[in-house]
Amino acid sequence: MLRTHTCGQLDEANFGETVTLCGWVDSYRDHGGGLFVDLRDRYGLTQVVFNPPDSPPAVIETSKTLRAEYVIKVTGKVAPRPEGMANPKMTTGKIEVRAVEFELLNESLTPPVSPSAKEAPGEDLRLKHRYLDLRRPEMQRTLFLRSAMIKSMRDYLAAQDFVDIETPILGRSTPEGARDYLVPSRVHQGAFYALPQSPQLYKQILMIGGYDRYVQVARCFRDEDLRADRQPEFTQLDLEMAFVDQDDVMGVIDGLVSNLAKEHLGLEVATPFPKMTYDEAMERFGHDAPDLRFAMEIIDCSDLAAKSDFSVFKSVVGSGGRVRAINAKNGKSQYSRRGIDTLTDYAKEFGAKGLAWFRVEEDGSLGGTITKFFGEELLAEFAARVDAEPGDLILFSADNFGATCKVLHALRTKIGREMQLYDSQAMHFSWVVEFPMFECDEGHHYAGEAKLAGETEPVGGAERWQAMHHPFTAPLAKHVELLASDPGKCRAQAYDLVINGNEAGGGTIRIHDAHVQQQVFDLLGIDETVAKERFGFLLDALRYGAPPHGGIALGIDRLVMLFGKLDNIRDCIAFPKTQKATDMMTEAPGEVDTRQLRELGIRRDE
RNA sequence: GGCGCCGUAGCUCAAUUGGUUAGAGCACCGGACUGUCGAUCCGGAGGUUGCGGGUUCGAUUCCCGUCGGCGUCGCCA
Repeated sequence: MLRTHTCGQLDEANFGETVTLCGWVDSYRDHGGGLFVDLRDRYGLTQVVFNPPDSPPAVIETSKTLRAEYVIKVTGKVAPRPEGMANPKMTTGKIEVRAVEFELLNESLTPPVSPSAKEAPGEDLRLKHRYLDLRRPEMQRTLFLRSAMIKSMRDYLAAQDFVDIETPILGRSTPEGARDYLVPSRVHQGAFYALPQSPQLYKQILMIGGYDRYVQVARCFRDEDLRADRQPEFTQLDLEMAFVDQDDVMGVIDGLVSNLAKEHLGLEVATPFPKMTYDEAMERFGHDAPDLRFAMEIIDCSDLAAKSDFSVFKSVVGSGGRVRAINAKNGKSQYSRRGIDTLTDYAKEFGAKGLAWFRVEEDGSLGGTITKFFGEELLAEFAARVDAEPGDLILFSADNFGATCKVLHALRTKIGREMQLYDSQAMHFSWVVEFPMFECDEGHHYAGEAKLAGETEPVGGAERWQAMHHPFTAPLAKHVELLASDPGKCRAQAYDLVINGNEAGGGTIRIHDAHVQQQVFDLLGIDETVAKERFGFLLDALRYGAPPHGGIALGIDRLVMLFGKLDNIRDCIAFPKTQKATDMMTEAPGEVDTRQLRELGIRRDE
């Protein structure tokens, strides 16, 4: 070891010791006769002093060449700082190292990203010079948190007999769901491996293989457009259990996640986490991952709207749609007329055609431009329905159910944030359960909803269904008969872990009954040939004594983001990709030699 | 693919309705200084205003295109 101690560990107990530290020059203060350096490593900062009489003149002289981010090795005596010179802002602020000798291990160019700066520079610079960005304390804090959380998860599950098993990265493309990243085969020209979107099929095979508790910290790949909380490669805590029902799986995660909260946030979270059905979540919050840190629930007003003379409301209800509202308590002062216009524009981004609203006046009556379409008595009914109090702002969405969900969820989220309706440090854990087995191919989020007049019906009636999770998801036992009679109403043994309005993970109990599996394939339009082609190996395996099984995968990047109070996922990944899925440091993806392509039997289309 | 925000010195930002030689702080270079801790003081250097085109007597500013970063919709079993 080049050093005897780190830059974060020396204190009064070390007075008088001769120590050697290594690290980066965080800052330096040239004082003419001498020089002070704050030396940094991942453990902390220690002040190194190049001053007479402790430091020889030659050492002081060379110390003058030090600049930010130079790497040095310094040997000296640990000494108390002079009377009144302690720095309470530093954990090592009571001591300093008086340099007797030092060695310049490496110089640095002027850094475009300064690890010691208070504020981080533009993200493009940080990504290009990631090695500098990674020296920033915030980045280090996050990556240490990530490392510690993963260790906690592994330890916790290992103690419960989970076996950590790796699954292949080079697999077979299953053309459902997200786009695959493909890897061409040299040995089999014209054939491709696919990188796994998740280890889904492998972990089911492991259950059939008898490893009744499997876990893996698994890298997953999906070639879809990026978001603040989405990267093309990401990491899941993937697990699967045999001989369990969905409460068993959720119970394991309750324990695991509450343990994480205790160890890494110092929070005692009651278990089991509260559960809400998908239908209830959509009805009350308009979203399958509701943010339960605050209320402002959606209130249905369709029956009242039907009684009004407001043509928008009447026609929507008349054609099977819904009129729903949220009440932004005290929102009147936050959102002036201009503010409401902003909200309207925002709602339009989510497909709203407009935004109807009421203000609640000081006398408790409803005001606003649309009140003229409502009788006084009806207005009073509205006021009672939405619990109107002076100063409130009531916002309506009138459309088919799915569209009202989307708009009201967007507004609720925005207003909750802007009006600070929750403590930004709060953590809320819950489950959303009983997801629909299927959703309409046409994409509306809510299976089985009434279509408004004029909207296109699915081709060939209502028979086009898509699996909401994957085709092996088991229906609720009591809903098996709905597969035949009314698939849109059929709910699955599926569960999502929701933290602060984010989907932090999701899982299902898998079908292990061949007859049910066949019914699901039929509904999805997967005929025997296709099924065999895509998942033949799994169907084969299911015939050799498959135990009932199910599991879940947690998004580790998102968990770290939430636990670390970060607002994007890139900040908890050491080497993330940009929104265009490039790596600004390595400049991946890049061109390859024509020779490499020729070996793979690939020719560029140009 | 659509919509929106951003791009000026190494970094963070400024620059009047479109008008003189594009400024400041930090960093950098030179000098001064024996206890600083965002050291201080004096001086200096540093610019294809992302790129290309257009409008104009004149463009950092207005318009079009393009590249890049971010956010978002579509997309994400």
